[in-house]
Amino acid sequence: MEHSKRLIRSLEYPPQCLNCPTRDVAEWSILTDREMEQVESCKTVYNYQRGKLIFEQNQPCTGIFCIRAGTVVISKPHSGKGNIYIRLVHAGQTLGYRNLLHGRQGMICSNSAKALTASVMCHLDLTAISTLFSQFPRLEGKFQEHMAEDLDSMEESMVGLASIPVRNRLARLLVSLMDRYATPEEGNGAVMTPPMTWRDMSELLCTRPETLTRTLHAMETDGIFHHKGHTITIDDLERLRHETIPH
Amino acid sequence: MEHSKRLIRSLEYPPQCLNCPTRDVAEWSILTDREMEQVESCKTVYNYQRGKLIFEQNQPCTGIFCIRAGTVVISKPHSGKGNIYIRLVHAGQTLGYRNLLHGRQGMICSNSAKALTASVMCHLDLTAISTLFSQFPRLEGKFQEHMAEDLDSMEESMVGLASIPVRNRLARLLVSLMDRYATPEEGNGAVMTPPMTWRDMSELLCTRPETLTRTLHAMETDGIFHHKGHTITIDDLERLRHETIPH
DNA sequence: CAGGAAATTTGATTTACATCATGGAATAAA
DNA sequence: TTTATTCCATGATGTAAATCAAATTTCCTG
Repeated sequence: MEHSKRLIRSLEYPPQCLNCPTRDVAEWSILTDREMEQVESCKTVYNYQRGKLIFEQNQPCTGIFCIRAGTVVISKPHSGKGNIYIRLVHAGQTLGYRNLLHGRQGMICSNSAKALTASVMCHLDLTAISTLFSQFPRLEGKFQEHMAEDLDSMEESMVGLASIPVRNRLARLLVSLMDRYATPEEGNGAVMTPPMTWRDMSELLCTRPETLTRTLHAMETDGIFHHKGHTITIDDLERLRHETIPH
Repeated sequence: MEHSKRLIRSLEYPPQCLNCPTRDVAEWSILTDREMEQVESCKTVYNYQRGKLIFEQNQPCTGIFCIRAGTVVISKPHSGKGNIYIRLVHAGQTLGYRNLLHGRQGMICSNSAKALTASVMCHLDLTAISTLFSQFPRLEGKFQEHMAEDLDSMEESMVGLASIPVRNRLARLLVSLMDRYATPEEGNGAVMTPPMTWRDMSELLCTRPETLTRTLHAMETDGIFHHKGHTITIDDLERLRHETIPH
């Protein structure tokens, strides 16, 4: 993933919260620059290589993580061996906050998180984050709202998994990745290198790598896009969007 | 469903919150009897017949509902026609609260709710519930915790749907219904009449009625239980629990 | 209680996807 | 570089569950 390595090298060290992509979005945006300095002072920065576990289901929760750079997947073990990929978390987003809103006995992770690409994560430990929550109640409120949206989109993926075939689910995944990782091309086209392997994508789609390969091939034959390595070239985004719903 | 009709007839009218099965559990238990009187005074009681819609996705949200009696299913429309059943909500539980924790523009239902059996529902409108929330912040906190648990179990069903076959999913559904609706028998057995049709159950399992029939038949042949109409008789609960995981 | 609408059962058939097997390509490590 | 993993591609085959088609039963309504 030389893409990520480049990204990481280009970061200032240590990364400043005020320059973080997280700064403008969602939860942290409600804090003033001055208040962010407090966050800055109690964070720790970690690097994770591709494939490394960030936290693991049923292990004690150590706090929350903001993704400065990289892409992370949330997964759950499935009876027998292996994991099911639940959803992606992208640079600028925060993960692990749900454990804090749980009100459960201990402080146990309800799922696992793994770096899909080399990632830079800012960590706030339990005392830091609970101080922030009591100091800025709106911050906790924002995370609560985020959780409600997570639940919505969880239900959406459930509906998708239960009711539409792999080909359409793949189209949806690609569309959602485009918004974040594609560079537009002339006309209505775009080029994208998703921040993960095809195998990772197949797990996200809850299918097998072989099926993904074949589905990619079929869509390529139908002229929806074509791919070489991990890079996809789409001629007409509308065409792809059309594949989003079964017809 | 003469079961539900009997239940409803046996209720005092109007139902008193202090006698509600909800009283001891979860959210409302943090209020004192005196505080509950306030809730009592601003609630409205509605009856829903079997199959009636309680609220509908994308329609304005009118407040929250506590189920005094009956069983409700949360569903989402699926591209094309029909709905996917997402999860059950039982007597004593509260539904529709997520819309309040959302922090979205309007106040729009993120899914639909339908009465699976004749149900008695207590309704608190938006002003009532937001007054309660500001008066008793711990109440909102409790709902937040509930939402975190909903998200956990949502992820669990996702894993189940993605990784285990119908037979095991059915066993899981039956086990969870047993906890609530079965009457124990001699030895390790039990008898249960689930509060819904087999068709409803097949939708909950994200499968077709024909498949459910056949799976029931197969499990019956294997001596896990036997059924007549909507009534299931299980000889050995351990046997059923064993079917819960693929082997 | 009669008639009609749903729900349930059973059988025959199809299908999307998983599984198994194997060779080649790419990436990482030595 | 060379070697070793892991990833990707492609063919052959198996299978759980969907779909289609009816017959039968249960439930609901007038």
